[in-house]
Amino acid sequence: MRSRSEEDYLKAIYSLSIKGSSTSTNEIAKALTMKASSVTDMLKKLADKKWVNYIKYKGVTLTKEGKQIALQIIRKHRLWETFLVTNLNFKWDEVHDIAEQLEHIDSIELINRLDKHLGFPKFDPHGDPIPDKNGKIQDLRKSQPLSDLKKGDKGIIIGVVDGTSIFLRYLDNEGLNLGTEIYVEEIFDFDFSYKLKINNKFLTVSERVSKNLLIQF
Amino acid sequence: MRSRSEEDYLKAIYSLSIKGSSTSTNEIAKALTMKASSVTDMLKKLADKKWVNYIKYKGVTLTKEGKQIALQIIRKHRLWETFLVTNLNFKWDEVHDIAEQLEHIDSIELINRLDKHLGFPKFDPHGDPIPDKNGKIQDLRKSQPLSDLKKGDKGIIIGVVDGTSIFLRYLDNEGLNLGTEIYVEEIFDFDFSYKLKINNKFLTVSERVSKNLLIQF
DNA sequence: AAACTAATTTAGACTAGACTAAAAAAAAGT
DNA sequence: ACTTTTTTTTAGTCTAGTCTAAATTAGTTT
Repeated sequence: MRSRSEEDYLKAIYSLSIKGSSTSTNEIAKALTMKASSVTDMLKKLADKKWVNYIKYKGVTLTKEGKQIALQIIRKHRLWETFLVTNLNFKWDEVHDIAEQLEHIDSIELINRLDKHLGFPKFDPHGDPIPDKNGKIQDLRKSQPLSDLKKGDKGIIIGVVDGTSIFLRYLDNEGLNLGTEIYVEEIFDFDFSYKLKINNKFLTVSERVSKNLLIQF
Repeated sequence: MRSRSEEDYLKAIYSLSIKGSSTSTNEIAKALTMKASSVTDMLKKLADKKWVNYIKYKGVTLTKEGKQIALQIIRKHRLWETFLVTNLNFKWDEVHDIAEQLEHIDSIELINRLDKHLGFPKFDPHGDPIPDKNGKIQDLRKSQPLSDLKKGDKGIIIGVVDGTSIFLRYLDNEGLNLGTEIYVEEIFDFDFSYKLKINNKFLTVSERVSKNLLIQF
């Protein structure tokens, strides 16, 4: 059996390993708001259980089994988020903390039935892909941050980089929902803000926002 | 904040206090499959938090606050069981262990929305009443075990005393569902088994079963 | 009421998972 | 290549929640 703590570590290592396959003690500590020494301790335990490849001072990667576990936790997290938004009418900025708890509920049968109940969704409310029961993520869509677009480009909002509540509420407020089509009317060189055209209305967003919005291409 | 362990204790004390307002260290230990010494430790902690009235060697009762907490956990447990059966098509004998986990999810908003989503049910799949958001149980139905009925009596099955899987599966098998109307055709003195008439068919159940089936009166 | 038995508590030990402070290794700067 | 800084690990401590074994209290029997 796995403890909640172990699951949190595996998930964090998975997320941090996305770009560049190895991650470091300090990065994990930062992600979990813990001290580096605590992380070292846990990495040894996870290595004993063959869920990570860990070499002192050299960073850590997930084993095949560790990755599978991480993917199943992410699957649970995203399915529960979907449930909360589509069935219980939560807003997309309200669901993270609750899903953070629900993702640790231990029942494969439960999660598969939830998946079926929701109609086997492929994406969660934030546009993130949901792994299937085998841990496969089949996201054929390619995306880039809005900040990579040039004047005159257009695209559809399909996700966010940073899913914190404040940012999501801002997006709601400005009408920047998933699926919204945007057109880059202008980029202002002095602060790299973007003037967008959305449904024939204009809206200017900061550089910060442009880096957090994912656009399909 | 409350730990999972603390919640388990409060729930156990609540259940054991139903008949006779005080319960004992040993009873709690048995209910939670723990050692009496562990229970003593925890009772002190719960008393410090003012959730129980505890006097050494004299047994324990819940305070008003402790009782409210216990009722909220039971509310969560029963609402989740209802969700699992009515929305995810679990059988009534499959939901207990999962609900045992879900009952500890900490979000009042979540549980109130779940309640609404389910249409504010008053009873769970086992016929047990669901406390409302204020902890009120308004179960106006009176029930007695089948074993209290006499020859010629009739009534409706509205609950079970012991909700273990094996017993529930037996009931399913024999067609003894909640809401089923039964008529006591005969009681056999030699083993106190009950011959019932259900939808014009006859079925004999053991004394054990007769003590576990609750009949409305 | 003394003696026995059962229930309960105390005392001390263990584990998981966190921490702090100090030591060691790696990386970066000169 | 040597020194300094940063990162990581080690060593030792703490807390929550469990345990065993021994001691104490309560309840029961004679």
